[in-house]
Amino acid sequence: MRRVRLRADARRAQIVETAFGMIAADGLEQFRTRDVAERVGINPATLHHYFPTKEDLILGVGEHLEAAFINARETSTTPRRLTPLQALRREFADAAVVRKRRQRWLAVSRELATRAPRDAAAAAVVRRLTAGWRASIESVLDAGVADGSFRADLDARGASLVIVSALWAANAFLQLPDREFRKLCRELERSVSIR
Amino acid sequence: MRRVRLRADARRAQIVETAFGMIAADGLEQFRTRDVAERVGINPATLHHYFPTKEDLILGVGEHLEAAFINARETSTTPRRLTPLQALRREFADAAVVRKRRQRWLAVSRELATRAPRDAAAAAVVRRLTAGWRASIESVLDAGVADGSFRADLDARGASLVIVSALWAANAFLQLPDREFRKLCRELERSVSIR
Amino acid sequence: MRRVRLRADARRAQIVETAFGMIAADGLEQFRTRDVAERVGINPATLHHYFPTKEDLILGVGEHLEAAFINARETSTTPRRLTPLQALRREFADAAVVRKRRQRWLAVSRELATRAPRDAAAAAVVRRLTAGWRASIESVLDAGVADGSFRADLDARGASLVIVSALWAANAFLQLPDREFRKLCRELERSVSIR
Amino acid sequence: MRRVRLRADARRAQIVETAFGMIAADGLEQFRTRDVAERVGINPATLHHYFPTKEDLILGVGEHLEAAFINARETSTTPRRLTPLQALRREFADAAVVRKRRQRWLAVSRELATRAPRDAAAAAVVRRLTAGWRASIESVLDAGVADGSFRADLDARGASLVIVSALWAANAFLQLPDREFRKLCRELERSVSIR
DNA sequence: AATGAATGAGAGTTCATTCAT
DNA sequence: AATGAATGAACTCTCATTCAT
Repeated sequence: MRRVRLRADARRAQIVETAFGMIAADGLEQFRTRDVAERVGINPATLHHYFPTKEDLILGVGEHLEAAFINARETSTTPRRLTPLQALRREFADAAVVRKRRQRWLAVSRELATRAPRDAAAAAVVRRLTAGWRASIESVLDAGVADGSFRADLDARGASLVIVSALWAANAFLQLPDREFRKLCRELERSVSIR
Repeated sequence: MRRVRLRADARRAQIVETAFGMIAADGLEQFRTRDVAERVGINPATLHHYFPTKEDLILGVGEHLEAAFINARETSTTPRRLTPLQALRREFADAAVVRKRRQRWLAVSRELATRAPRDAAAAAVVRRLTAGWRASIESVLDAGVADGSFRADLDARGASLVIVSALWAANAFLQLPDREFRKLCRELERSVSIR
Repeated sequence: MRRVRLRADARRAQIVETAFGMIAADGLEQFRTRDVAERVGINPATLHHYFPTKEDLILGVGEHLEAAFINARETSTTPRRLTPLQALRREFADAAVVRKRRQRWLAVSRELATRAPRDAAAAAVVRRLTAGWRASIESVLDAGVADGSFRADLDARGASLVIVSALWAANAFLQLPDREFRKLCRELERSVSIR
Repeated sequence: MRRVRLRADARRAQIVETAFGMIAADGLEQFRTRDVAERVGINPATLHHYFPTKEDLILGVGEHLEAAFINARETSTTPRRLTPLQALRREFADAAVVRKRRQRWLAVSRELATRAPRDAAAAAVVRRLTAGWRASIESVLDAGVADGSFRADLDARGASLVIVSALWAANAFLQLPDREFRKLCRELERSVSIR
């Protein structure tokens, strides 16, 4: 095999991204380090140079997932002021975008969530991911209750749980058709609105 | 190993239940047919006699899961009439019971849901499970809208999606503390109620 | 590969003997389970069926070595009475035979002895081997001291140690030419004799 | 890793001594060049700069062992005249010192002796080591026979073989308790003495 | 109905070594 | 003199599955 040298961080990133794609496509159950090495075009031993164990590589993929979501959230947030309702709709729109264009993120998060009960590192990734998302929604709901655009009796913490759980299950675990997904979002919106 | 002869269907059931427990405990990623055989007390070759492939056995576990949920629902339904609100609360109570006493069911359903994108049979099980649950909730919501105990603008289909998604995610994928789970249920109830 | 079925104990014995020969020939450092499997004509997986780990196989080889020495000693012992001097000479003759015809035994015992400090099982084999040998020589020396054929001031325990150590080192670790080995034996004999 | 530049011969010596210690501690079977490099604090590639192959490094360790024994012998030899019996007792005392304080030397010599049948260089080291030791003892015995302090019928060559073999086996291969070792030495002394 | 013996394919991992810099 | 990146070849061990009995 021709020897191609890369800087260590470039190689690491390349490996993680390849592994990410393979877990998204075929799941952790079918995930083989040799396949990663082959697709990257390196020797299995080289892969072990960067990730001493398979666990380490999966952990790297988890961190990659987290970074991807965080990055998307940051670049998505617009500078101008949004009303609480606009902000909530924006959350739904973001979820719709992820659903349509980031199926790989959803697939990997599903795999990690399934592994979580047996893998503290995976559990931590999932926890941080959902906690961040939930906090963001909660503050939108709080603002909406404060300015009267949402129901006065809304429990922001409970509702943020409802929204995150429902969106996540719908996107990552149920194979909902688009129409149903939109229905779900609309009903979520109504459920927090004043009547 | 003491050789114990069982009638074929009894043996099959024993194998499926054992496999069910092992998948619930350690996940499909760690699921090994030889471990099942060992715990059942039979030779791996004998297991293949009943389930020619590992896939077949997993399918059997899926059917077992489905039967368990259906059976629970049937035996749970009380004969006397319930108001829509009472029926909804009953659904929440059922979910809480499953959450507390049937963690194994939840674990297996999580495993199968993760496998669903790559396994049509698993996908079918998950689909039937959620569809049945959702239909049951939808009819409760419909009745509640009809008799005025729930919001007039409630979309029963969308709301049933919200409720099923949220409850399932909360129970099977997020490791929510009890307090948060109750919060979620209360908010779900408020979200469909008249104000 | 054609499937050849053997009874389990026959297969086990075949594997152990093959492994024994390979350790004797190339040492533990070069000892590979797959080479054993290949030479036996079975799949590596079949080997693991009999010896779950390499350690287990090495242990089996150690037991085989012990059995070989014990068996040789038993079949060698003649029924008729020997004088102490004759018995001692018989020990030297036995050692010479092992040296000439059982180089494999010596090679394996050398390998195990080298492994002993890091492997309790190997240490135990070596200990039993030398202890049995030494006890046998000690009783010969005791008898010789008692009947006056050996030096009166002979310490049978010390001398048995000398004899076993010297013979073993000479046979297993030093590559002594035959002439030197005979010299060593003659001097050992003189060293216990009366003058 | 702090990069520390050393003069080439100092670095070589450092590598050899480290390797020596590791072989003594864990045996050749567990000996890994990368472990040596790590402990020395250099890159594996740098180690190869000094010792192109693992064999070369082991050879270097062999030479180190030889030098150590030779050096000990030279510094141990006292200038004043000793009687043959005193000189022999001095040999036993030296062996006892090595046994107590130089277990590492013994361990390495055991490893090399085991490797000898398959490694000419190791065999040569062992041969020179034992030959030198034996020659030294032989000359003591010769002197003792000549001046009448040892048995007249003593074969100095045979007896030196007995002494070297016994001491070496006792020290390097059998895990003798101190008491037994002293017994062995006393019996060796009696076996050459006049009665 | 059940089994013991056997297998093929491949898993993750190890390790001495190479080579451009 | 020294290194980081990379490799090839091999290692022990695993596991679903087969098949003659």
